[in-house]
Amino acid sequence: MTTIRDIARALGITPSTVSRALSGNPRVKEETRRAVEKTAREMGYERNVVAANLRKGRSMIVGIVIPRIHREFFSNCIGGAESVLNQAGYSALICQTIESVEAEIQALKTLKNYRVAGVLLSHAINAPNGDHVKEILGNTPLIQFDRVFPDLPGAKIVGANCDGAYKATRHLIEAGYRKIGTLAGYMTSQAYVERLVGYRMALEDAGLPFDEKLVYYNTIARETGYEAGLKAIGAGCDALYSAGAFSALGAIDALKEKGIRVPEDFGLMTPSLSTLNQHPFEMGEAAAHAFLEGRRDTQVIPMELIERQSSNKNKT
Amino acid sequence: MTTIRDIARALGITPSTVSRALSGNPRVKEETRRAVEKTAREMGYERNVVAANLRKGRSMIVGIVIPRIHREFFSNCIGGAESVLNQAGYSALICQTIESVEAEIQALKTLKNYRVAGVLLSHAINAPNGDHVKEILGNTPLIQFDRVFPDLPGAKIVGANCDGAYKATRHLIEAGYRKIGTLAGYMTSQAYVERLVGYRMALEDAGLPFDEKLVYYNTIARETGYEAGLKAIGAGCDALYSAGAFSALGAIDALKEKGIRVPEDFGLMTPSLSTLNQHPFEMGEAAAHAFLEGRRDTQVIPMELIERQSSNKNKT
DNA sequence: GCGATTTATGCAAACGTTTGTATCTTTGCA
DNA sequence: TGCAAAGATACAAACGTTTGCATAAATCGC
Repeated sequence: MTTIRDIARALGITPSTVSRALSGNPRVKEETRRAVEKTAREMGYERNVVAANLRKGRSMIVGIVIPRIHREFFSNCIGGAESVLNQAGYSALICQTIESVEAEIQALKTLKNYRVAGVLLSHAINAPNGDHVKEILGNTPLIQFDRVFPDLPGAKIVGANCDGAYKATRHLIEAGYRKIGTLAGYMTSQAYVERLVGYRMALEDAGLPFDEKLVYYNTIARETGYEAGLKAIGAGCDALYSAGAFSALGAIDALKEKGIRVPEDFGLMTPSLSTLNQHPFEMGEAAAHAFLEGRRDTQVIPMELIERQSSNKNKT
Repeated sequence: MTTIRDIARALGITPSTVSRALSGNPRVKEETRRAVEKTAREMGYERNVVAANLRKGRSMIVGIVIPRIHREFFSNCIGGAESVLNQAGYSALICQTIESVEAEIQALKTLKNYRVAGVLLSHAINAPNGDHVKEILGNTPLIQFDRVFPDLPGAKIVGANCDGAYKATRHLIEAGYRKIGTLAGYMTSQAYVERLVGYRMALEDAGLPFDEKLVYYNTIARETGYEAGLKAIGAGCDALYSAGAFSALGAIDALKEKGIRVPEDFGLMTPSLSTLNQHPFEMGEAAAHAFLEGRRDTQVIPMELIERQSSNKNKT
C-alpha cells in the first residue's frame, strides 16, 4: 500500500506537506496541493485511518450499544443513526448486549479501547444504574436513547412514554373497555415507570378506578406476559395495555388458549406491534445529531397512535 | 490513560516485556506476567487497540455492508453475525448502502482504510457486477451473503431461493389457485433469477402453463409492486408469488383498491412478511463463521414455508 | 565445572500519520 | 534596496504498540 512517504518521495517533498495538502490545510500552495492530489490518485493512495487515529488520539468511529440488533425498534434506531453519522463522515461500530449488563460493560470497554469519538447507548434492561458507564467511558461523549439513566451526563433521547401510554389506554377506554389491566414491565427502567404513569392518568381522567392489582410488574418476555395474561383474565379484565411488545405476544397466547377473541371480547394495546409508532428511526437520527452537535439536553420523541382492529370493540 | 510504558516504568522493566506478558507470549516468566497483570489492573490500564492495529497492520474489526439496517431480513443477519464475531473477539463496523452502488463503493473504501480483518457484504440491488469490490478490497477476506456475485472470490452464503420459490408457488397451487403470476424482481440479482426458476418449476411440475406475460420484472419497491398488481388483476390472475417483500405490499394495495379479498379471491405468497422463513439470523451467523474459519465455499441456507391465512383458499 | 542450550529480558526499529517549531523563500512596503 | 511580514515547506517528535534480534541469565549434559 502506498503511503504519504511514497508520494512525498515521488514529488521530492516531505510527508508533512503531503499530509497537509491532503487534509486541506491552508498552509500549502494550491499548486502543490494539486500535484499531491494527482500523484496520490495515480499511485492509488488510500489514507490509513488507523495511523491517523493513533496520532490524533481519537477516531471517526461512533460506538452504538443496544440490547438486540434485530429487534425492530433498535434496528430502526441504528438505521437512523448510521445514516446521519455516515453523512458526517463517521462510521458506526455496533455492539449488542443481549440484555446483559456484563456484555454492556464489555462493549463499552471495547469501544473505549478503540478510542471512539462517542457512544450512543440504550441500556440492558437489568442494568441497575449508570455507574459502570461513567467509570468506563470517562470523558468520551455519551448519548443515551430510549433506555436512559437521567443522572448520567450527556444528551438523552427518549420517547414520549407517558403520553404514549396515555393515548393507548384512552384508546381502549374510548373503544368501550372498562376493566383495563397493564403489563407494566420493569420499574428499574424510567421508560416503564413513565408508561405506568400515563396508563394511570388515562384511567383517572376517564373516571375509572386505578387498581394496583391489575398492574402486572416485571413482564417483558413472552413467558411472563403469558402468565400475566392468565392472571388478568382471571381477574376479570376485558383489556390490557402492555408496556412492552413481547409481553403482549405472551398475553395473546394466553387469550388464544382460553378461546377469548381479540378485539371482540378483549382489547389489547402495545407500544410496538405497530399500534403505537415510537419513531425509532427518528430516535436514532436524533441520537446521532445530538452527538454531532455536542448536545447535552434531553429530547422527547412523540408517539403516534395507530388505530387497529385488535382494540376496536365498537367498530368491528 | 496509562500505557505499557507506564507499567514498565513502575516495574522497572521494558515495554516489550509488558507487551509480551499481556498478550500471553510464552517468552515471559510466569512470575513477571503475574506482576504485570497486577500492576496493569491497579493502574487501570486499557490496551490501545488503535496503536496495536497500526503496528500489526490489521484490526479486529469486521466490516458489514448491507442495503438497509432496518430491513427485518438484514437486521437479523447483522444480529447473527455480530453475536458470533463478538464471541471471537471481533467487532462489527456497519455500513448501509441504501441500495446505491456509489455508497457501496464508499463503504468498502472506508472499511479498507480501517484495515478491517474482513468484510461481510450483501450487494446493493443495482450493482451490475462485483468488479468494484475486487478492485477496492484487494486481498481483504470477503464473505458475500444473500445477494452474491458468483465470480467474486471467497465464501458465499445464500438462501435456497429456487427451493423457497418452488415451495411457495406449490403452496398456492395446492391451495386451489390456478392462474398464478409472479413479481419477479431484478434479473441482475442471482437470487431473483433462482426464485423465478423455482416458480416456473412448481408450475410445470403441477402441469400448469408457464406464461411469460404473467412475469412482472423489475418489481421490488412498493410502487412497482402496485402497478404490477394492477396488471396481474387485469390479466386475470387469481394469485401472485412475489419474490420480494415490498413489492407484495404494493400488490396488496392494488388488491384492496379493487376490492379483491385475500385469500378468498386472491392468493399471495412472498418470501418475507413471515410466509417464508429465510433464516436471516442463521445466514448472518454462517457469514461470520465463514470469515472466522477462512471458508471459501458456498453455503445454502434452507427456506421454510409458513402456512398462513393469506394463501389458503380452501380452509378459511 | 565448562561449553552448549534454553529461557527471559532488553534494545530499537518499525507501523503511517499529524503537528509544533524552525527554516527558508517570497512578497510588500517605504 | 532593505527589512519586516507572510507564505510555504522541512524537520523531527510524537501516538502506543509489536516484534526480530541481541544479550544476559539460568539450566543442562557430560
